[in-house]
Formats: sequence, structure tokens, C-alpha cells
Amino acid sequence: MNISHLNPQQQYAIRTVDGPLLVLAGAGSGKTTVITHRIAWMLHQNIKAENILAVTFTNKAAREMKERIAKLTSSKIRRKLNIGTFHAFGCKILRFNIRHLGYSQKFGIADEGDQIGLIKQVAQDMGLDKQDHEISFLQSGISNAKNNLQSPEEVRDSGDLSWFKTLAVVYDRYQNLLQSMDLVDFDDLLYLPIRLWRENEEILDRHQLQFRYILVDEYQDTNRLQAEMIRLLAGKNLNICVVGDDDQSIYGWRGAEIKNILNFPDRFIGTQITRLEQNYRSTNTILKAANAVIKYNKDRHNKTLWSDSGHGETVKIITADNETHETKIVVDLLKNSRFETKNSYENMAVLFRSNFQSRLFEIALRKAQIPYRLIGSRSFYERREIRDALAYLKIIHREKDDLSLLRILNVPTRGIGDKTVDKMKLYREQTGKHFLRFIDLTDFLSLLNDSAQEKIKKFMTCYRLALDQFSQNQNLAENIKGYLEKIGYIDGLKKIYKNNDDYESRFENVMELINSAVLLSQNSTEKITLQDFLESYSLAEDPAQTHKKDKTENHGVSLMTVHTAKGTEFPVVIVVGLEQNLFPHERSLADQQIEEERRLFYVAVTRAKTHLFLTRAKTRVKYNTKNHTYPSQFISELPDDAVEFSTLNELFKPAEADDVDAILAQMRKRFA
DNA sequence: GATTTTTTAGTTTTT
DNA sequence: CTAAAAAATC
Repeated sequence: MNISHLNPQQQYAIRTVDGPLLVLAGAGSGKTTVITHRIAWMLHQNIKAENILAVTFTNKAAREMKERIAKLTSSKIRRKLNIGTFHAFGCKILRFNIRHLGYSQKFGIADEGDQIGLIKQVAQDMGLDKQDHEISFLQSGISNAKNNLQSPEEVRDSGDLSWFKTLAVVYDRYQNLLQSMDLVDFDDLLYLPIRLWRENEEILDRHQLQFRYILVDEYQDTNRLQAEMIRLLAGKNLNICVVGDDDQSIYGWRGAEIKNILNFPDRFIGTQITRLEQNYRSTNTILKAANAVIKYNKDRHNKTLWSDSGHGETVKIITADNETHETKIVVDLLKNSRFETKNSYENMAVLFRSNFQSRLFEIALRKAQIPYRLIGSRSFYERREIRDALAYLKIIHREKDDLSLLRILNVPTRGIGDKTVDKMKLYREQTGKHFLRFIDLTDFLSLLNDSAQEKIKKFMTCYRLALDQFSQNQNLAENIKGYLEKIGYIDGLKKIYKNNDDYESRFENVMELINSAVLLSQNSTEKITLQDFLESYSLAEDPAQTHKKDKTENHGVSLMTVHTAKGTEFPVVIVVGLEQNLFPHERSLADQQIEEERRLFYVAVTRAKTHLFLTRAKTRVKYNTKNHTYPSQFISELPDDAVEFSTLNELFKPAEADDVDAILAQMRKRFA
């Protein structure tokens, strides 16, 4: 295997397979190349694919790694490699071992909506005052506790404040509720494997043996649970390589601990360290801009990124009158860049700080007929009709899933209201049984009046019929479709969404959901089960979108948040909304999180290879009022000789006669 | 118990 | 302004 085209530091990182290794990799320093080549190198050294574990932080990064490794290995070996996010890995561990913790193997994953619903229910049952105990506070309290590996008892004893006592009770009840329905939340996907390993030495031994070679990407973003997972797994083998860059730590708000990377050599004795400082991505002008901004941060290791890819264009800063004007400027920039820099739309990205900003750009790009794809968005999954349809599917997979049953019991309206549900809950409490186990037994039905009895019976008959339907077919997508039709949800859509346009788009979405099952099967060599399908919706960013993308060659312009953009690169990058209180976000200013915000801006800037544009709007509408904005402080932190303030007219000079001739000639050739 | 009207709160970033 | 929750009405 030849790696001589790589620089000495990179080669060292690839060759040092045994023992702990820390790779400090600056932006664009060929980090993913190192990781993928390292994996290929290990395989070349006859290390078995199934003994290699590579974990990342985001779906995007995991996908990138898989795609890049595809170019270096055969698909047969590739399939045996363990590559994925921490959460997906945790899920896999639990799938085979969770019975040791008192859950069923069929466990499901509670998303944020489920979480909030459950906590609300608990708070209500306890009679907590909503003003004093905000749900979001309780939610983050529970999450923090899990991230600190605390049990409810430990939370109770962790402080004198009465709030901790209340939180401990909520936490305890919430966890019991989850477990009774065989549900785990996102934190559990990390927390439970650690518990499993701590409580079962043989299992830990087995996993240590299996995952003998560990690679962690974006190590600066790991939180306490993730670091602990890695520490436990690395065990005595210590064949662990972590890669990261403290300047790109942007997940502090989610509990990421920068000290994980800083203290790595102390935690793992004998750690080898290598630094990747040569940047292969950007022009020196872009690097100069990035370096200058990040220098304002005090809490960092000094690094000097350098590149030999020339000076390049200056960074252009363009000011729009308002946010609509900004989208127009972006559209013009994209069109013009395609012409001037000969880049296709796939090579361009629009980056924003917050998700809500994407909407206006989508509208503008659609109108301008520029192909685009929205990356990392969960908006499809969050649509009501999709969550309803998934709830219908969840109750077949796990009949214990009371949460999903309640969600769809009266969707479309079946005349089953609060009163009946209250009785169901009471009965559940008294007998400890799950809804689907008792709601059409006479023992329970006798508690209801005649009309309510009829309605429940009718629903259950319908459900059983639909359930039969599900095993009719070999094909998952066909089964899903048949089931949703039989149970009356497809027809019900018309009843639920009376506005015809609304109905049609919701119907389309449900069809898309079914179609994503087809695509999932197509992209996999193994048979896809309902469990796989549901899991893909819980853990992946947007299965419907992701799978679709594989089929079409032309993806168009990428729209995404700066957070999702980490690890990517594009020749042309436009960072929008560079206004104080938007980027940097107002809350980060209040909480003194400005350094993390600056790192975020650093990430945004370093995505660009050759052309970087920064835009802002002079006014922006917020809560229905037009507000004046101030330019982002990051703009003033850029060095004068690397940037240029431009207007559209200055940027877009009329085409030279020669160019026009060339284009016309090209067109003629195409038609000839 | 279902449906419509009124009130209120709400925008970081991801798994 | 919009979506969701609460209140009022059917």
C-alpha cells in the first residue's frame, strides 16, 4: 500500500497503529484522508475489519467516512467495519445486550418530542406548578444527570436545593415510564452501554476483544459519556487513535468537554502526538482570514495553518437591504460563480447559523430554478403526518408502546376522547398491563359506556385486520402501505386535513415515507426489517432525503447550518446572516459563549476552498417587526488585506465580448 | 366528547 | 407571524 504522496505527519498518523495516538489536525489538513487511509493501512496489516471501530459525532461525518473508505477497500470488507455515530454504535451494543439491563431487545428510541411528552405527563401527575418547573429545565436536568452518570438517588443527594429533590423524583418516574415501554432516550444510548459494561465484566471483555482498534473523529466534541465509553472499550489494548482540533469545538452546549482532547495524553499513558498543520483545502487569503479571527480566542492552543495553494481571491463581504434582498444576492452569487469560476452547483454551499434561515433561501432558489438540497434537516421527520404514520408502525413493532398508541388512537378522530383515555390510564396503573393487552377485553370494556365500547372495539378489529395485512407480503414497503391503508390512516388523511392543498402535500409526504422504505432496502445488502426502518428514522438525519440523494447524480447547492457543515469543503461558500445577535447568536453573547461562537465562524470560513462570500442584511424581520441590525463583530475581526466590501454591481461586471463569443460557440456546439 | 375560537409563547446549534 | 395550548361553544 502506497502512502508516499502524504506528508510525514500524515504518514506517521497512519502507520502508528498500536498504542494511544493523538492527532491534532487543523481545518482542511487532510484529517479524513488520514483516518480512511489509516483504516486501509490496518486492513493491509491483516487486522480484521470487524475488529476496527470508527466513531464520529454526526451522521454527516459518518457518511463522509463511509464514502471515502469506499474508494479504498472492497465492499465485502467494508461491510464488516464498524463505522457510525456514537449514538448508532451505542444502539447496536444495546440491541444485542440490553436484556441484561431489564429492557427487551425490541426497545425503541424516544425522540425529543416523546421525551417532553413523558416529562409533562410526570409533572402533571405530580401536580407540579408549570410556572415553577419548566419542562425544558427538567428535561435538561435529566439529561445533565445522565451525562454525569448520576442515578436519581445521586441527583437527590447532589444539592440542598429543593429543586434537586423534585428533579430526582421526576427523573426516577420518567426513567421507569421509559423502561416500562421499552424505550430509551438519546442519552440512554450512551449511558446504558456504560452501565452494561460496568456491571458485566464478561461483556466488557468480549467487546474489548472485538473492538481492538478504535478511531474517534472530532474528538474535541465528545462529552463525558462518550469519553467514558471510549476509555472503557480501549481497556488494556489501548489501540486508540483520536483525531481532533480544539479550534473546531462547537458542541459545548451539548456537554462536549474540550478537556477530553487536552487531557488525552494524561489519561492514556504513552500517547504519541502528531500535528497536522498543512492545509490542503483553502487559499492563503481564506486561511489568513480564518487565522486572524480565531486568534481573538484566548482559550486555545496556538497553531499555524499554512498552505501552498497560492493567494487566491479576497473574501467578499456584501450588505443587503433586508433578508429578502439577501436571498436575491445569494441567488445572483451562485449563478455568477457558476459562470465565472466554472464550478457546478454541487460545489457551492450556503451556510447559516440557525435553521429558520433556510426557509427564505429555499424559496428563492426554487424560484430561480437552482437545484439545491437541504442537508441535515429533520423537518420531514418532524411533520405531524410523518410522526403519526410512524406511530402507527411503532405499535406493531412493540405492542408495549403506549405512547405511540395514544398518539394515533384518535387520529383520525374516532370518537375516543380524554374520558376514555383517562380510564385506560387508570386501568393500566391498576393492572400494570399495556394498552393493547387490555383495551378490548370485557374486563376493561365493562368500565365504559356503550358507545365508547363500540368505538374501541371497532378500532381494535380494524387494527387486527391491518396487522394481518402486514405479514402478507415479503416486501417491507408494500407491507407498510397495505397496513396504513387497511387501518384507515391513508383515507383518514382527507378527514384530518380538510384543506385540499394541505391534504395533498401531507399525502405526498406519507407516500414519501413509504418510498424511503423502498430506498432503504435498495441501498442495503441485507433484508430490511421494520425495526431497521424505524431505527433509521430515529438515528439518521433524514432518511427520506439521504437515500434519495444517492439516486440522483445532481445534488445542487448545499444548504446547511454551520454545525452540520463541519467536516465538509466546497470551492464556493456563502456564509449568510452575519449580523450581531444572529451570528454570533444573541444567547451566546449573554452567556459569554463568544469563543465557541467564534470557533463556529472559524469552521464556516475554513469550509471554503477558493471563493468565500459573507453576506448580511441591514434590516431583518423578527416577530413581525422590522429591526435594524448591526454587522457581526466577526466581520470587523477579519484582516483588512484579506477582505473586500463589495456591491453586486462591482462583483458582476458585464461579460467581455470574447467570453460571450465563447459561450455562444459552446451553445451552438451543443445544439449541433 | 368534538370542534371552533381565543390566547399565548416562541428562534441556537444535534443525536 | 405561526403553531400549539387553553378556553369556549357546538
